[in-house]
Amino acid sequence: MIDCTVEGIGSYLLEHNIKPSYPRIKVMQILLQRTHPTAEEIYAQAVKEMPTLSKTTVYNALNLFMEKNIVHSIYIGETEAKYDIDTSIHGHFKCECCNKVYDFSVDLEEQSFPELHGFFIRERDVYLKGTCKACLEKSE
Amino acid sequence: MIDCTVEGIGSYLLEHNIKPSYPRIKVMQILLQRTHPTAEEIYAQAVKEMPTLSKTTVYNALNLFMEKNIVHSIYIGETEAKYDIDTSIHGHFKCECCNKVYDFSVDLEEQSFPELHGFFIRERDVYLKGTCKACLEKSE
DNA sequence: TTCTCTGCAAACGCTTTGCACGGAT
DNA sequence: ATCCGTGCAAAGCGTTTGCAGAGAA
Repeated sequence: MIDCTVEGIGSYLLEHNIKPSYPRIKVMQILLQRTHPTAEEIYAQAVKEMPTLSKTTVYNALNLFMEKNIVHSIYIGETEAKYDIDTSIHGHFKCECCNKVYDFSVDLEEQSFPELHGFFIRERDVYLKGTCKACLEKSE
Repeated sequence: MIDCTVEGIGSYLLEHNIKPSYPRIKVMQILLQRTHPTAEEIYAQAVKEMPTLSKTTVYNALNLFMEKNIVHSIYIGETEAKYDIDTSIHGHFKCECCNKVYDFSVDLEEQSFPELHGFFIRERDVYLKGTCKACLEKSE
């Protein structure tokens, strides 16, 4: 787990060869405290504390983080990207009723894909959609 | 398997409560003969035989097919949607080298998702990315 | 100085929307 | 007469690009 302070995030970024500028630290901090926010959400929150911040800078930071493999983008339902600091393999479930996105673990390693024999698999994404328990109980 | 003639597609559309207009039949025909084409590709091919066809009509048809659940959109890599007549559960592998998208079967039913106990799952998508066998062999 | 980061404005690409025309019922 | 499908043009939206200025090394 990453230390959420400015210093903690700063050294975390340095470890990954990213110069810890203030906007980058802020973006990273928001990624840590929210679960898969959109660029818009990150911008909206960060701009409160950095009035001159531009959306371009948020995108710059996010794209840099993805290059360095410390952030992952997810596309579920909308065309708008969500960003996830958890780069381990896990699935995303989107409730079509409340729009909440849930994480869950999947073991795709276990599955063999005979059709993909000899392929090199770098990235795995599992997206499920449906209705979450809370919404199902509400509508009863 | 659907009969690829104009009549065959026409009755298939009727079965799904879709009025079989000529543009719709043409779009469906292209979906049947290509594997997950983009809207652009469908338009480019269809316009050859229907010079007055507009892209809007292609989108109208595709969106209608998706509403009626006979076509599925897939988003892998690009923001551009690909469309798939195969609505059964299967995975998509995108080769980052040649950009080809391969289908493969997955058995997600078998997997239990303890975190999603009590959830209703309507749709399942598995996206893998990496390098396909052909590209790996080429680069050796 | 040189290199990098920031941030405005504009461009981009895919998709949707508004709206009017034409054909079917 | 009403309804539905088509297709043009324009708008929409998230994201990227061009570029100039500020700041760090």
